[in-house]
Amino acid sequence: MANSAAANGAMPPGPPPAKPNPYLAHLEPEDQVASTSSSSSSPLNGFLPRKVTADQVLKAIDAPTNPFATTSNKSYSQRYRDILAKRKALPVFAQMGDFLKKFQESQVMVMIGETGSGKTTQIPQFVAYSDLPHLKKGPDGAPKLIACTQPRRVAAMSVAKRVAEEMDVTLGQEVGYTIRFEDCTSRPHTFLKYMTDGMLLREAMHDKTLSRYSTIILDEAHERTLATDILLGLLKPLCAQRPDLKIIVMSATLEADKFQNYFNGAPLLKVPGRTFPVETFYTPEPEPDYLEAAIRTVLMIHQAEDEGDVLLFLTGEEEIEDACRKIRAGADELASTSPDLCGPLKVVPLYSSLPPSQQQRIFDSAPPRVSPDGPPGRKVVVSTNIAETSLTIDGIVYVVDPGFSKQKVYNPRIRVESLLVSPISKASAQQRMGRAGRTREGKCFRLYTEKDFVQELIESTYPEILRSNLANTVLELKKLGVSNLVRFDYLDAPAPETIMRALELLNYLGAFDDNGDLTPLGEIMAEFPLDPQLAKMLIVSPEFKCSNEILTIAAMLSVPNVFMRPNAQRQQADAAKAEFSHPDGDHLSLLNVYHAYKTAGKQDPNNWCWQNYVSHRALQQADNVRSQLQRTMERFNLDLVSTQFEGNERNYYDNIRKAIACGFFMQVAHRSGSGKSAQYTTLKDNQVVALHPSTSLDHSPEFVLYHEFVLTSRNWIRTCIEVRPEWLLTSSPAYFNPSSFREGDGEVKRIMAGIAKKMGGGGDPGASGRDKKKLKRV
DNA sequence: GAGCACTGC
Repeated sequence: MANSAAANGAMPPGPPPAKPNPYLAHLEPEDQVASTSSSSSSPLNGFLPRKVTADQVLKAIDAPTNPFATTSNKSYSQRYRDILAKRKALPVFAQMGDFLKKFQESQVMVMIGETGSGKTTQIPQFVAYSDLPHLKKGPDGAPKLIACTQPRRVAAMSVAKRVAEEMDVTLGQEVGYTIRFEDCTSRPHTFLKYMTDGMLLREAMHDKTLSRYSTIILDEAHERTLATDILLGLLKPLCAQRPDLKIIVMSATLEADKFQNYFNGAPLLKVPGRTFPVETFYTPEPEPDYLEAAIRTVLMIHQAEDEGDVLLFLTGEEEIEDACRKIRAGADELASTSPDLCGPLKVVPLYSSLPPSQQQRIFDSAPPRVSPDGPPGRKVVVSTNIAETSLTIDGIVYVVDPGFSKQKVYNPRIRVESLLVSPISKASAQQRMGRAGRTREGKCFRLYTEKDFVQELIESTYPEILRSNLANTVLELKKLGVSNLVRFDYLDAPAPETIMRALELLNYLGAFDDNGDLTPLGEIMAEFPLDPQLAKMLIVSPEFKCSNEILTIAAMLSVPNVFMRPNAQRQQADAAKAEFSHPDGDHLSLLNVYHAYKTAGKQDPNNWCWQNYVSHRALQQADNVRSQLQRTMERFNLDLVSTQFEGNERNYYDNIRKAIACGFFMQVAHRSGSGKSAQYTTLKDNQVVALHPSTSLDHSPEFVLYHEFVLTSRNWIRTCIEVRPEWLLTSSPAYFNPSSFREGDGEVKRIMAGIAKKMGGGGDPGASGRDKKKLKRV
């Protein structure tokens, strides 16, 4: 049947191809039939997979019936036609022919398009017409899929919704999305799927050739998230293995040639954007105090510039709240001294930890004029980087850019990630500037000199892979079957020391053997959406009869801080927090909060959270994470158990702390001195640290296990519990082997040696039991 | 006695 279909006129007009089409060679026979056989009046009549022309597509989109509808109405709706008119006006639409040609001619292509080009919504649809994934069969017999990855969940959801509308199909059927906690797709109907990049990476763990996909589109690749970078490295060798797979890398303008070179000269398609011009101003001299300069600039705009809202970029919550107060004060003064010049000013802060209801305020309209002929009101949004990519505010005409943001940096020497206020990149500055030109012509005030912009700012922000602790990534890569982590073809290779640090940690945790291969424990650890330390403590927790509790603690440690502390009510908030405090440490306090939320707070969670100064949002997230982790536990037959509590509280809590120690024995500090002169030094790394003031520990224990090392005004250790050295020793005899200590660790070394002698080799469950030899270079 | 840029699994 297949052959007859090709023979009976399905070929497009023109001479037949001289050589066999390599893209058709692999296809199931019915693929070529389906495009013509099901109905001779199908709009896809005559379409040959990946040989489709723009003329054919343009005809099909104007046809009366929807060739992609399997569960939805087959006749196009009026709404489809309304939206279609707008789609046709998008810059990318004019280049459909170019696109289809390049898509057909090469396995990998790079697309660059500015904001407003329509690439995210249109390109996957163009691919659908050319690829005809719904007519191919994947390994499971269901149709193949086109994947389009996004760095953020909201984007995946909202774009999928939009495209489902554009294609006149039901969201979750033919077109869907997959993000953590929500799979809005349905086999066998879904053939176009938007998803987070991290989600595709997870899928690759179980299907290393990504066999379900016919085309993979990596959108927003210029953002260089960890997941995108790893996906790039996986897809590159996969090309040879799967000649039928097509890859499209979509990016903003910068670094297109980097992607092209990476894929051995992949062709490039450039799509113009559709934004308004933005005039840029620089300061003639460097500003000594960017915060002061920023506030001054905002107030000057308010006095001197035409109607239009302002967006000011600052680095963090505290700075933003401070600036908001000062701008309000300045505006009040202006309004009273020159009411004929300055209208009312509404100042709105924006950062991610703000509750959604307050985030919504950025979409409020500017305040009205005080009198009909008075000066217009204006809105000022003072925001972190969240307004650079994640959130778009329409109506912004003026952008004030001091040129800084908080950026994550990783120091592999002391294994610490920290946030550092750093100069932004040129790409970032351009992105900020663009925020002024979304609705009409705008202005961008850069609070640095043009010379600094040209000479000092780096081209683009360093990719995340160069700024992160890679313990998780290295575990994932191994699980993905990458045997040699150093030779992996990274777009930007991380520092060897960072990889060594990750390997070292994973080896001590028992995830890797001494050959650097994944152990059975490591295989399971990789399945958990958690840092390796958390995964390890969860996996060993049944042996300590506390997996129910560790599930809660792991979930609580995976969500933002649940304790709220509004500036005006610090004392009440601290008092509320004290009710949950456990004297042995913060992990146990977190357990208390969650338990109280699920029991006392069950009736009226909103109100209960409010009364207790805890974040309902964070607790709901913790609940979500906990269920997901529980499902993973069940999948691996890890028992969900608790230690008897009544009359046995000591053991109940000790077991929990022992399990935590099995994951976090490398994050322990030892006290020297006592009373007021007590201070802590981290084991092995010998960093001087202090207990974070937020801790619920009511004393200064000799050994403290910490979850986080926070580098701010001092070296703080945050979220701490007391541990006993014998637990540490049993959780990793190798790590605490006396010979592994350095000079200057005399006291800790002596303690550990003493305990080792006393215990004479036996140990608690959960200890890896391996003696660590030399860590092999991988 | 202080802080949490932003994502993602």
